[in-house]
Amino acid sequence: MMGGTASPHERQRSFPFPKTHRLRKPGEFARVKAEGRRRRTTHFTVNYRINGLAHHRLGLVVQKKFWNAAQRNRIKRCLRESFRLNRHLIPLPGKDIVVVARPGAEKLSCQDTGKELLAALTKQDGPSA
RNA sequence: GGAGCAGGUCAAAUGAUCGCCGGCACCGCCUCGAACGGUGCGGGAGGAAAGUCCGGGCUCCCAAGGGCAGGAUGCUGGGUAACACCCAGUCUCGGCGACGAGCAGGAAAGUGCCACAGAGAGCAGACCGCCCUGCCAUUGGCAGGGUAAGGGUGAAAGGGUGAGGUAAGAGCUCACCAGUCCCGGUGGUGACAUCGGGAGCUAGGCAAACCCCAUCCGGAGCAAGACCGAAUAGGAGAGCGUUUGAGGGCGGCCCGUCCGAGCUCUCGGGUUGGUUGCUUGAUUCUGCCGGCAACGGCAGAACUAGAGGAAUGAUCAUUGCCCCUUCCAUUCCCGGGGAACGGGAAAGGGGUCACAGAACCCGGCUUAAGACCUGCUCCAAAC
RNA sequence: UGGGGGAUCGUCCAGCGGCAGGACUGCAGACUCUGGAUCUGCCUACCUAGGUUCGAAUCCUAGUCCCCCAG
Repeated sequence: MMGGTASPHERQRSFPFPKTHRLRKPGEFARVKAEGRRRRTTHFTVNYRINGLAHHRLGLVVQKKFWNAAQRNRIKRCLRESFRLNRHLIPLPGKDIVVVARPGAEKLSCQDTGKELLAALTKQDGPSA
């Protein structure tokens, strides 16, 4: 539904997602978990923390316990794609965001994933600010 | 048509837009290079990538020596770098059949086990029965002995049938059959098959029990290993030792051999980065030749993922395929004389398929799970 | 990714080819005015599927799940 209603101007924009916009070290994950805030949706747990940079960074946690390798890859791709397309809609300041998938997430389509994620990330700024 | 057996192929396709990973070329930045940013070109998961069950390559352990221990394999011949794999056969078993399965050496080398039941379960064995003798006695009982034909037990009771024989019986004797061993012939490289002769009359099962025999195996694993850099410290305490040798290579042990001045434990502290190994290889495809086949040889062509919190995706459109809807109403085709009805197509909606994601690389095995094609078998029907 | 270990009543363990046992728990009964403690009895299990064997928790093969170690 989001792709269908998107304007031609928005469609033609590029949404790059380079390596610098990802969390890659164990320490970074640990810091977000320790110092950040947490918000829960039906299929994900979202931890976030202001990082002092001009952009947001994304980290994904998909446990081996609930899915096999193919399902884990699909969930991570959906989450990454949702973040890439909706990154400009998440309000600044720049944050480190860690998304933890919960059981049931493998049944979600990528469009629904994006909706759920964006709702969680825009809503959280209201009460806190 | 139904049920089944064997083999093979595929793993939706095309285009557009936005992204990801690495390669090459160019440009920018910069003293140069690296890094970073940008542009262009051409790549980017599997048949099982999986489980990690075997076998190799590769790397390090100086070299990988001898013996013991340990492990693996186990019909025959071949293939291979190697294998527990594959191919072709033999034997046994299963199936009406196509066909499939088999850890398929040795039980007369030795040891062990065979619960319960049963008289007896391993140089067999008398509970009932049968027979003989003696004693008491008149249908019978007791004692001693003989007997494996019958009953009964058991998963299994030491060949089968018939005749002779006997007190009753017994391979005790004989004939036939089955099986064992020995010798010889024929076919086959061989497992083995088949034929003839002889011996002797029984020799149970379990080796996925210990074991014996034959063959093979050094250990660890890319988190192997190599290089660069950073940080802390060149700490404190205890023990052993310096050529009469601690400790190590050595991995379970011994022999042998080599290195050899430090080694081990505790406390305290630091780093927990980058490059490389990393993809051209027992590689793939095509053709010819050898071979029943697995496979091998020769020639030509091709380059086909290299990530690292971990790359292949998302959206849209079209086609193909599949599923659902059609209560009322609409169109076409087929079956039907027509109607009812049934089937198919159009139309509309949805899905993009099942199993599943490379982590040093190959060869297998096993497990997971779709679709299609070819050949064959059995049954049913029709001709 | 590689290397190793395990699975037995509700829980923790034993069992090495022939009846599956112990402790705690649970239930019932006895004792007691009642409860606790004690005593007696009962309930309940071999991870799954094939194979070897007369017979498998045990031996062999394949699978499932869980745990540990290595940067």
